[in-house]
Amino acid sequence: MDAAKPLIVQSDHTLLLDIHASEAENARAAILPFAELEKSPEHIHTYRISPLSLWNAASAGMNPRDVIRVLNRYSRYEVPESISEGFADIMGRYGRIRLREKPGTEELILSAGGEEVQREIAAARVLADYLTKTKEGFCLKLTNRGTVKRELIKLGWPVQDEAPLRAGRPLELSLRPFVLRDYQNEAARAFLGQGGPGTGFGVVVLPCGSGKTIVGMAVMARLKTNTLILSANVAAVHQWIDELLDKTTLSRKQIAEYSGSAKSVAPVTIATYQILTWRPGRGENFPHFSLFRGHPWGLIIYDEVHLLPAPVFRVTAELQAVRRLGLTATLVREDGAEDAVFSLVGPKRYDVPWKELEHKGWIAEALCIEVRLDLPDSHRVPYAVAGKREKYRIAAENPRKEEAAVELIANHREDHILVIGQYISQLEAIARRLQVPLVTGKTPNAERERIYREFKKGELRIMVVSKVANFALDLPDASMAIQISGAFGSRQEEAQRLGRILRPKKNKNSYFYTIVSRSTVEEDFAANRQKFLAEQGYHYSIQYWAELQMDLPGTRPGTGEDVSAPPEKRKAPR
DNA sequence: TAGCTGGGAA
DNA sequence: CATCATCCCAGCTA
Repeated sequence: MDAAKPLIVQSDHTLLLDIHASEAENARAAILPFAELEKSPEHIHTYRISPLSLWNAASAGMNPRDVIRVLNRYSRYEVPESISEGFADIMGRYGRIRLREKPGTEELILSAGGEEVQREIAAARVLADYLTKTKEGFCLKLTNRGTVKRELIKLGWPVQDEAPLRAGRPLELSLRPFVLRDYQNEAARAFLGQGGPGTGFGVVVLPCGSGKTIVGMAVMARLKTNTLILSANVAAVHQWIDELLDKTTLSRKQIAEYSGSAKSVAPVTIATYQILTWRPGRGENFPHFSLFRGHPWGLIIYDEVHLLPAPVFRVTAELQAVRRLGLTATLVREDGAEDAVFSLVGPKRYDVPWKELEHKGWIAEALCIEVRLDLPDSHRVPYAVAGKREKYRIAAENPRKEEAAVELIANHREDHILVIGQYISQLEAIARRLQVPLVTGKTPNAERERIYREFKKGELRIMVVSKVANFALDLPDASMAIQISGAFGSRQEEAQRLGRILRPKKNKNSYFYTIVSRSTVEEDFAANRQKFLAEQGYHYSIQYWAELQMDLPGTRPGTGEDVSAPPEKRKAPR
């Protein structure tokens, strides 16, 4: 045993990472390609190696020996023998089943290496409708390509799809000269591969604010083909249009918006997910799916691919011959549909730890602090007797959070601050108290834009925002966020909100405070939310409000002295 | 034809 | 584990 090593490898495919060990950061980066973070309390983080995480690694070219080598390198104890057999079995499944074209026909050949695999596939009922046995393996119709892949991954067999992709109608475009960051270039290259079979589809994972749209444009400029871009909301649609006009040689006429208010189609068309999922009544008829089928697209870009709704999976299953680029900051879906993304859009082709971009100065360094405070005495009994659903609300709306937020703000006179929360009534109260504007979903667009503009210009330093903060692209950047309540443990939400303060600032950190009620369910939900960020190497320091208050000069009510010194000097020890 | 409002969806 | 936000369409006014 070597006590300095950070990793404990267990035979149930979990990895325990001691984050205080000297090599912990290196180990985290090394295991990230093949493991997912499961729990991230203060001292030991738990990662899990799943079939999907191993297939993603395999598709990126790793083999079981590479995985074992990393584990041996960082493991404190001897790595259990049994584990390597498991990895070999699972990773060995990637590439065993291949999909290729059957020249001159409307069909594809599915070949499976090994007698027992062939028998397993032949015996699978869900596949019986799509596959016919031939001497080379199985035969399937082109239109069932996606469905078959999706069913096979559910059975534990990822398919290596090498059938050719359509070129799409050509479109002349290139990037205007500007500096493509190295990781954006690498991401585009990783996605395109050598251009041979089995490349040109998959997912690129990059943090919020790191320029994912630029990766999309770089790919477009390489492929030079008609492109359909799908986005989560209309603000994102407009952002794409602006960026395309700014950074590519495309003219306004070559770009179209396909949404509720404008339904036009051009060589580059940007649509919302929602318009595609719209249908009259409850039938199976999705009128806007014709946008997919009726145009010779050579590339479909799925922006925020983690939000891709179920009906769009279905139409994506039909379009497996079109190049598909998924862009996201996090592949995790709380609904567990990650395998559908893997089989229908494609495997993860590129990701880079947020911390690495931080070191290179592309995103701001952020200090994350979880502030815990007690419920007031008057709320303790109601909390104790409340049902589960009320408990969360009582904890989230702890009135003492207002005090805490006010004092944190008093201690950060230089920062531009977003106060973010979940419940409108709570936000109204705190906005009133701070005498600052509140932006919610109800705020009319004109007013929203006015407030954002003032904030951007610096005329307004503090702003209270509701869940609009999770999506709104036009929300200006800040250097500090105070989260006073959040959804029930959504990792996605946490990532989006942190993204708001990651634009680099000169010689200055950003601060991300999360305020939770001590000894309540809120602590558990907060822990789940933070998982994703911990996976990216962010460290939350936990502080108890009473101590923090005594620690921070200038936060004592009514004094107002010495608020200039940055609080990180007095941070609790790690 | 544009702009607003309300209901419905996922 | 309920709330909030989003977007769509239809229907209304001017």
